[in-house]
Amino acid sequence: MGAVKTKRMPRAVRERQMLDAAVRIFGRRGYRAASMDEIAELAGVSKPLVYLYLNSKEDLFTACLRREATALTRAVREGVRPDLPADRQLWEGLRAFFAHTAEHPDGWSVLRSQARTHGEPFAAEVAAMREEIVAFVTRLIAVAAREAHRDPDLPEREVAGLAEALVGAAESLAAWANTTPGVTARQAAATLMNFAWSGLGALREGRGWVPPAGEG
Amino acid sequence: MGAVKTKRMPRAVRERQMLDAAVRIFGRRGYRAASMDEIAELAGVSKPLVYLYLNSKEDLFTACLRREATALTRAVREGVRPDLPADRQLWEGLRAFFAHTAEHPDGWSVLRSQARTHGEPFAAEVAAMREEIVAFVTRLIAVAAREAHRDPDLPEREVAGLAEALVGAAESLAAWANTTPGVTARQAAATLMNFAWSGLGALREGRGWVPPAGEG
Amino acid sequence: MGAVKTKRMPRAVRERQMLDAAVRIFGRRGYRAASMDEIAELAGVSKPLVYLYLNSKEDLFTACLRREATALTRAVREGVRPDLPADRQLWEGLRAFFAHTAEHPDGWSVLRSQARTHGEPFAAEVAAMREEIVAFVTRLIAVAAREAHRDPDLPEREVAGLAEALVGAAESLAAWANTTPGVTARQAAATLMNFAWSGLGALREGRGWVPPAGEG
Amino acid sequence: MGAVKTKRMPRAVRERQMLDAAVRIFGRRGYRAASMDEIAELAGVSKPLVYLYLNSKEDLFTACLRREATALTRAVREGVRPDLPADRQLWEGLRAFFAHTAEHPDGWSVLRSQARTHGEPFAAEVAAMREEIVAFVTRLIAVAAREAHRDPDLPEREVAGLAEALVGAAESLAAWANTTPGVTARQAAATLMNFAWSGLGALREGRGWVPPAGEG
DNA sequence: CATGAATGAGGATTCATTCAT
DNA sequence: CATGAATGAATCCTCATTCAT
Repeated sequence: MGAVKTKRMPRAVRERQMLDAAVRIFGRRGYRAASMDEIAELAGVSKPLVYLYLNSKEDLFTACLRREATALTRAVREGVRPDLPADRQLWEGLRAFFAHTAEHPDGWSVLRSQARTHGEPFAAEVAAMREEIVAFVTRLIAVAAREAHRDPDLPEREVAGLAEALVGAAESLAAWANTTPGVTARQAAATLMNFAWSGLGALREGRGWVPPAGEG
Repeated sequence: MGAVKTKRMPRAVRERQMLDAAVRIFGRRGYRAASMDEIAELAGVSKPLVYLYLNSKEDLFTACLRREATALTRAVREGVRPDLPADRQLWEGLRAFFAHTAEHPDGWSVLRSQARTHGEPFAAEVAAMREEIVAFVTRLIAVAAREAHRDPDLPEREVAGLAEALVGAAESLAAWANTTPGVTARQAAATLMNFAWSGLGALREGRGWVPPAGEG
Repeated sequence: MGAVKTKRMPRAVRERQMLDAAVRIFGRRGYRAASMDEIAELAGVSKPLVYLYLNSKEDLFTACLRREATALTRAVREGVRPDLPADRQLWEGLRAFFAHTAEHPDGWSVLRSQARTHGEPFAAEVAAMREEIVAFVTRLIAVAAREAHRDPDLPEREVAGLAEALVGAAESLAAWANTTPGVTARQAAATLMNFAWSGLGALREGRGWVPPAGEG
Repeated sequence: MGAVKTKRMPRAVRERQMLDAAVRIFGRRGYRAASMDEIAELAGVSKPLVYLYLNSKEDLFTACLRREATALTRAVREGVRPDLPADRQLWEGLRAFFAHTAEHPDGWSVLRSQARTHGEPFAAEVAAMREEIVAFVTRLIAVAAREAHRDPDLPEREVAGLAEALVGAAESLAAWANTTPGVTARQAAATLMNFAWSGLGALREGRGWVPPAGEG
């Protein structure tokens, strides 16, 4: 099921194949349980070539992390039109997030589950990636607060906590949406948006955030 | 630094020591990176004894999972008084959750981060535990909805999604609270409760959920 | 040809077997070319046991070095009676040196040839051992100079150089004696002693240092 | 830091660059620890070219050995004027030896330390080289003996032993001189000459061999 | 019960060497 | 000529697991 074994490919292509394979294996097995043998085989190359191009298991994992993190943050950023009001931005960001993670489950798995491995030396990479996402969300929340007339600056730590919570909720929902049949990315995003924007309290009163209609 | 080496302890005590050690090692290193050697040494027993009592690494991990999951769900359940209104119940549940995870960071780490390792055969164990928590939260949300006069039954799937989101947010915040100096369990719970109950939209209007005063 | 495969030996015995095997392999192949597999097989144990007891290739080599160096310096020291005049002391030291190296050619090979590997982290070990021997010889030479009536203190550096030269000559002769059939340790010692004490110039005049008769 | 990468050099030049690089790497790392990659990079050529010109690691090392051995023996031979008396010849030979090894430490390292690796198939090459040097020294010693009126022929084996000892002493002193700051090749040669010609016994009497003055 | 002794199996990494272009 | 692409074969090392005492 690996890539078709073709000989003499240019380096860039081979590297991409290797990263693809690595993301898949890392995503499914975890960092420690993944074996370079399996990755090389899935990539359709010999192990030494993997080492020649990507140096070590650590570096390979870091490269995966970086690639998937970049792809995810770009997807989210590109999904958001910054001229809209904060709730619309958030809605779009969540939709992009869910869509991307649904399309790249292994990449998402690498980012989410496997990156938490403490003690491994790429902790910095992981932290940086996560911080980038949290910073993005923090900005959105801050915008929301700034748009409000009262209480323009929430305590910084409060905002950070909210961002953490939102990201965690999104992560959790992404996993749920990906494993529960019949749940689409859009529905997951709507659920989360509803939760995030209006809160559970609104349920009591039958209110809630309503997703804008008719955008696919 | 392991347990003091004492001879001839009753089996139950020895087993507890082993589980304590295992939770600590598994929590800090992850399933694959944890070594039976290290666990045995930390427990202050010989390796064969670990195998005699707990069979295999897998079984040992499963036992850790089960113990920590039970402890966490019990803590949450016991923290909640079911006669109160839903928001108070949720608040108390969250407080109990954050307090417990703050006091048992390794156990929480085992449950949260390390258990996600796909492919390992205790996935079922983890799923069961998570489902129990989600079910608990789901019940709370359903109560909240039922307490409301209008729209008494939200679509079941919607509720499930909300519960997932809430649990995910709580998980994420717990990690954040455990690693960010100066953030207490109570603050984390308040942040999440605020977020969950009132939503971000409320921030715009300067409203929000206010934690009940004076309960420690 | 390895040790007889016996099971369940006490640790000390097994360690000795491993060191014996390691000295032999390291001595014949050199540090880099020696493989832990071959050493383990020759020792009649599995590789993990070698690692369990001796940690790493580096540590194993260091242990060999230390053991052989200690044995050699002890043999030389014990061969010398410090109450005799300097030439007799030197003669006895050389005899002991050649006898020991002839009896332990692999150990000698480890010390001499293989230890020179620059960049390896046991350089310190090797240097210490060599310095001990050089210091011993230096002392003998200094004694010889002190026994003389004139010029009681040679420049320190000069003595160091002489000691280096003598040790080098001995090393070289030991190798020669070990590989040239029909050359005994005693003959090698006599040759060197003659060379060292009387010098080549004395040969011109038919003079020379004469080994004391009748001591086997 | 390797050679400047220039295109289209004549084969002889390229080969020289490769040998230069190889001597440096082999001299510093040893045969086994040296990697063809590093050599090729230092030589500023691609690895296949190294193989095209020099066949294999073994052949490359043999070529290094041969080149450096030839250079050393030529330097010694050319440093000696065969019409002088034996002690002057020996003195000049030693001076040439120390000067050459001081100027070509890597080459000397290849010859001395690394060549001892038993089991490798260039043992013959090394032996031949060493024998050539020993033969040269042997001739000098024989001359010294022949110049003497009495005892015109020392036993052949005795002479061989002396030559071994002298070469060993020279090797050792060369290493010492190269690593001890403030010791020049001339001083090392004088020390050794003193040692070799007059012997340690002469020290007792305050006599010794005196290097001829004023020749640089 | 409890443990010191022991290992099969596998995993990361390196290296000399060769084609196809 | 010259090189980028590629690999088979080792090598060091670790780990879960089991006996014999």
